[in-house]
Amino acid sequence: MGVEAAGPLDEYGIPVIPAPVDVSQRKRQAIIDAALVEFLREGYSAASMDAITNRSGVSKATIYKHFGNKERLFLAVVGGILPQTYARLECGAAGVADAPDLRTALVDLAVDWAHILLRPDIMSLRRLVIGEIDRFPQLGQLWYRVTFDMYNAPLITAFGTLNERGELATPDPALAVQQFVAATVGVPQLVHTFRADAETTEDELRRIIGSGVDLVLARYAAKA
Amino acid sequence: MGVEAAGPLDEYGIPVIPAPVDVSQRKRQAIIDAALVEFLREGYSAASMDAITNRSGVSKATIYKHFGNKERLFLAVVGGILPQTYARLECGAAGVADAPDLRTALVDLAVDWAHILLRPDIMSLRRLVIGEIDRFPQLGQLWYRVTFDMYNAPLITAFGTLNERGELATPDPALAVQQFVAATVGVPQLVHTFRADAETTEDELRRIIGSGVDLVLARYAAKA
DNA sequence: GTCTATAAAGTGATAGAC
DNA sequence: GTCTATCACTTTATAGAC
Repeated sequence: MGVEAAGPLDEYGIPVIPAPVDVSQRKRQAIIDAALVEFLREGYSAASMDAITNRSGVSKATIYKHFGNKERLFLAVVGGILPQTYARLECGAAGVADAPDLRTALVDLAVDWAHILLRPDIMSLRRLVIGEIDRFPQLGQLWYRVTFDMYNAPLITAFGTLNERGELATPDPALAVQQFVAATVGVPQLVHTFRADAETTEDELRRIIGSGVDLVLARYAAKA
Repeated sequence: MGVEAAGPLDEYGIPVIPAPVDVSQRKRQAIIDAALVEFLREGYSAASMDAITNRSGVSKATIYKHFGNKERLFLAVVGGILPQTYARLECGAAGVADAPDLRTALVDLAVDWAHILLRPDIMSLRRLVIGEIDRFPQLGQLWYRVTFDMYNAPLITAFGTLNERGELATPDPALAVQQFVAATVGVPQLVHTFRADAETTEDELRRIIGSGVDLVLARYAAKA
């Protein structure tokens, strides 16, 4: 979290911090880190600014100078972590259209997604956002947009390409991708949403996702 | 909510309430109704016992006599409403195995489910439960069990029967039903989960669900 | 069982010194 | 920008009378 790369040392072997390195930015990050932990543990309302203050190590007034109030802090923290969290695997989907074996490529892609999406911290963040959507609709839209841009959009492009080439019969690639996501990662995700302690073994995961991919391919296989 | 069936009238046409009709039970129900409204609007933590007190019309001490504390009230209210909410359509799934046209039966079933599941109040309840799962894991398990018993279980039986008859090739009916649910109602449900203001037209709903049913049937059609 | 009144602790937010 | 100290208010929960 707050660990820097090794910097230069002075003649006594003590690290030289290049400058105060914008101590303000440093504190800002400490606040964000502390707030995220508290919001995830307690939820928005039950998380107290006192607890965030203690955990961050800065004073409460500093938090208010930086973020104004609790709502803005919440939006900044959660809104900031979302793109950062999902910015991991945009790459995978693009290669699907040119993969030597489509089924293998789709299975690998979905398994990669599932590994991220089912991580306990990601599931907690997801629950937090869902639980506050009636009070923070912006977060719902942001989450939807981020996950869509990161996951669905590149795959829609790929399905569209495969359709044009005649390798798939997906005249409505957007719907096909929604179904693909629902039938693969959506299945274990639903279980983990309601059971935080649920564990899905790697074998079980591959079985579910493999079957989901077969479902999609059986329907949209190009009729040669 | 609190409307009784018409009772007997006295000689002046004024309704005779048979007895104090357990005034305590009446107040208990008033508390539950008020608490549900507040919990749905504010979430668990932000909902105040004062607000529930005012809305219910009874005193705060009465609430504590009945439910002990806020946590128990929450569990009683949400845990009580869950089975009650979903006790609507167990019937539909049983008829699937003997329907004259399987596709039509599945589409109608899924559309019926979607009409319930996408209702704004049900979606809000679902978000409330999801948001509090890290603090009330019992609710997650209860929700999962209730929805499973009400929706999936009868359909698993039906898929099993169809498999034995050779009308479907579903050696793993449980997985097939999970995929059916995910590919039909799961698709619009995901959208509505993150966007409370989303609206899905009846036409759009039938198109999505129809396509989802085709997905399942294409994969599990009996290979004659 | 039900009420009024209140206790005891915690809440978000800010004033003013530095 | 950051801190200490504090405000004004709300919170859950409970005594004690009836």
